Amino acid sequence: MPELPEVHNFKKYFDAAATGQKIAELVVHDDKIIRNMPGPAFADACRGRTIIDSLRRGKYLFANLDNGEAILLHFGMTGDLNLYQQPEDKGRFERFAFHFTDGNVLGFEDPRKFARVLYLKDRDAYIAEVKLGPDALDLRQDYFFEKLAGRKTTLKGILLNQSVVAGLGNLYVDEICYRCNIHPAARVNEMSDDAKKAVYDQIMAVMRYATENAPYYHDYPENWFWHTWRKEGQPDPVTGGEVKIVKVAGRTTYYVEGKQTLPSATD
DNA sequence: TGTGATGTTGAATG
DNA sequence: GCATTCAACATCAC
Repeated sequence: MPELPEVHNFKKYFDAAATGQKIAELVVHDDKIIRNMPGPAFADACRGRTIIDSLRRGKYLFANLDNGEAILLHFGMTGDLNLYQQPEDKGRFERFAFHFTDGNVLGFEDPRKFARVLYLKDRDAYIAEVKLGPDALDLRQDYFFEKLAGRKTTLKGILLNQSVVAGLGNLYVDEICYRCNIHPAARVNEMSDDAKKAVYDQIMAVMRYATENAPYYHDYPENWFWHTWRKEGQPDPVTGGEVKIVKVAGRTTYYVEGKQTLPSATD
């Protein structure tokens, strides 16, 4: 589920629950989501370590350990955290859990098992290896323009590409395109500089708003595109255009007919 | 009951 | 080698 703003909230939750905590034991129920070692090896690596702090970049959350190594938590589509003390509060979909020396337990839950958890000797080397782009909140306009130059893919495709900018997901990309009045399937190489600038500005505005104000996908203002009225055939409150559903970059995409146009349609 | 889902990856293709 | 597309991953909820 989580996109950048949601992982931002996971970081806050994780920091409150885990900063300064020593791992007495790491209990693995299902090691499917632990991607670079078997469950017992992961538990051995974590046991006795203290969590110093965390770093979020895009949708990736790194827990930094007292030995200079790190644990990557990527929440996939359905990952979640759950702090508890009583065993009966363990979540149904807990896949593994940090058991801290003070008795608190931080469970990592993930019904769909799309999450990715790795034990990393070298966090920065991993970031370089997967070519993770800059966090959306740190995105600079000149860098953004450079990354778009020469690309022929769709606007949606490039915004979802985590090596271009880290943190945007399906829903926020639709929101950004809606606000810019650009069709998500617009080809990047056909977009004007003004259009790219508008996209850049809305990335920043949406991400800033979302991280500063929003607890989760619910609870957004009514005028957010995907929040309450994003349904096929719904009229846009501003333009009256109809909401359409299409596939772009392999993902279900919502846009408003007439309001959001392709560059070629206006040139 | 079938269908689709807020994400990423790696193979296949151009 | 690079850019791009797409099936696969596993399970739940509607």
